[in-house]
Amino acid sequence: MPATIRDVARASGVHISTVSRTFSAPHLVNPDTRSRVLACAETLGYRPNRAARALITGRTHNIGLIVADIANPFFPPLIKAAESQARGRDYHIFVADTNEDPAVEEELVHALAKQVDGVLLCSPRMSNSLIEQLSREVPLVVVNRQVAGLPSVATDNGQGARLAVEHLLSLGHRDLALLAGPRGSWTNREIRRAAVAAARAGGAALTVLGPNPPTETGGGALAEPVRRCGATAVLAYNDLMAIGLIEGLRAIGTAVPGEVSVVGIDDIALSRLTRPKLTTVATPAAAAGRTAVDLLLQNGAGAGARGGRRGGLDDDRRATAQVTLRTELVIRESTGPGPAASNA
Amino acid sequence: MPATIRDVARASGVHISTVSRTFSAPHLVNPDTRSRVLACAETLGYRPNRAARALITGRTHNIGLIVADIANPFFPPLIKAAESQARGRDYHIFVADTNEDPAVEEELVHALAKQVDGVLLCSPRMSNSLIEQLSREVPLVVVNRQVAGLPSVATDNGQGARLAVEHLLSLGHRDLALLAGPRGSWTNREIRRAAVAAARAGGAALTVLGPNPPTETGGGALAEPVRRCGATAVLAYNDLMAIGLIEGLRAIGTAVPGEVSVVGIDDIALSRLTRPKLTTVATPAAAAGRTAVDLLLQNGAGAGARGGRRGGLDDDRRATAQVTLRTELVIRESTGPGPAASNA
DNA sequence: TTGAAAGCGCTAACAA
DNA sequence: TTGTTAGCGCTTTCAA
Repeated sequence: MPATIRDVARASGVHISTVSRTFSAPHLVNPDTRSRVLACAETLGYRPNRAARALITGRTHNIGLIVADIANPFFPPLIKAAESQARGRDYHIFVADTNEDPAVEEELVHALAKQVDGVLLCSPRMSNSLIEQLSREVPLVVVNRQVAGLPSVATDNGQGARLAVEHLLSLGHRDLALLAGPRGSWTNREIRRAAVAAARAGGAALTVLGPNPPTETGGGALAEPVRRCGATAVLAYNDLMAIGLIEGLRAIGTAVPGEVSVVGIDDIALSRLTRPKLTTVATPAAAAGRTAVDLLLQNGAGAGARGGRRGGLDDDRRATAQVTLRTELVIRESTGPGPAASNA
Repeated sequence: MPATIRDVARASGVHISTVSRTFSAPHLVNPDTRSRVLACAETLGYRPNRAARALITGRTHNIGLIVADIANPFFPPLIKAAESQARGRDYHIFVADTNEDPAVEEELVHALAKQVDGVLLCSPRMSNSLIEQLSREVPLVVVNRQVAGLPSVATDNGQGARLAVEHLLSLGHRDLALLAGPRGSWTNREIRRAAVAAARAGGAALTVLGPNPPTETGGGALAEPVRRCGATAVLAYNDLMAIGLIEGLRAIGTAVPGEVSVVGIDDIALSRLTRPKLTTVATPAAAAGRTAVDLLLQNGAGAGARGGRRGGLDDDRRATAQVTLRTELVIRESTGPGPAASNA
């Protein structure tokens, strides 16, 4: 049976409130008393019960992190970074996986709301209005999406898509295809808009294929459509789809980058390990995870209030930083000269 | 400000204890009253505060999950499965990453202990005695390791290693190398023992290289040593190392499987996507995650007790199932005939 | 079937 | 600097 504050109080001959202070406001207690209490606590293996503490302070020191799919290699580095950042600030992270299901997303926010000081909503598929509504229940930071009035951090995949298309154009490609991602993905819209604009600016044609599941299988299924549409270069919603596409292309005897160039987005570890190595847009996932945690904590998620509302600021004054993280083109082996290469 | 049990009681004109019963023991309350309370709760958006509940019941409905490295692709499917299984049983999962550091492991168990009903310790690097000691603080299920007296679930990587070596022998290889994993890894010892035994039984030589970090880089660094030791076939501690080794081998102009055959362990998604596709031993990570959760919950982690000790059973009677999950050889492209192929 | 009361482990006024 | 007291939101005897 774990030691409680009372056990420590008894052992060190002080009142429980003194023990409490020793841990939550050490400067308010006499150094001698403090060290005695600390010694007893040590002996008894006492650690304050955070849940009990949370009941009063309103701060659980927990953060919820909701992702569409833990197994999608884009997320683990983000989760890892968030977890590490949180731990450095004495917070723990609840991780939950929605299986790309918006209904599960909503349910999880509700379920987590009371146990956490805030939730990091990664690549949510919900509607904006639902997200706004949920944000009244618990402080939210949205990752890889922007919602008016809410703090967010997003990698600039639109800018990345532009980089990718410009790279393709400079290689002499004039017939491009875009493998769209899942419906409801904000990032997907950003990529699409930027890719279309960049293609038009370069005088190239761009066919949009999709929406598709953001997986290797999703990409693989598009090999035929890609050939049919006559594109010589393809930008995929993410690396997984790009890699799936390359596989699919190989299966139908199409050489990459010989006949078709392929660019992904994310720069997951995997993209360095396939043949050909994937040309891709590196998105700073770890930085996004760290930033999201910081944003949440800055926004007063940790403020608490005795019987008061969550968060430290009024709704109006609550900071709603919308951080955008730059991306970077990483040229590897999956892109090569296009038909108009001599123009380049 | 979220609604509390008192708000609901006031709105529905009953005592808070009736509201409490409506949620925790519905059969004890009059159907009419129950539906009225439920309706009010719905309107107010009331949800019981689990932390407050845990204070009394001793059951937090949370589970801790500690892994060495979230970014290691072996873990996400395990985490995902555990999370899903837990959610189905109305539990949430805290995920924490130790960065392969035993000291962090210990600290995390302490930190999580009060907030969870049990901890899933995945591939721990701690000593057995420390694990046993920690298990007195909070119910533990050990994953991919066996500790006397503690429930555990492990994929049978020893059996897998035997399968792999036998496969290599049958291909005519007589000079084998084993890329060992990290120091402190129980799995590593199992693999080593089984590989050594299988090689000896087959009359083949086996050189053990390591210990090494269980990463792509760790494997890549071993390309030279592998060539120097004259092995024509290599078994790696995990797929990541196998893939790194293949990369490294390619960099020094060695063909796989032409000159050297390589087998991994785990069958991570990646192993299907590299060139050549990796021959490997599939370990049922998702099943391990699910089983670990079940084991924890069965062992009375969820039992709680008013003022009593954690867990539902006495120490003596506490079930200590040691589940072992069979593995399976998946032959792909990274293994081929060895010098003694004609003998096979 | 419901209400009253005690209390889980802890913090936060307030008083001494 | 320390102790006293009230109470966070909830469950659980016990009595009605």
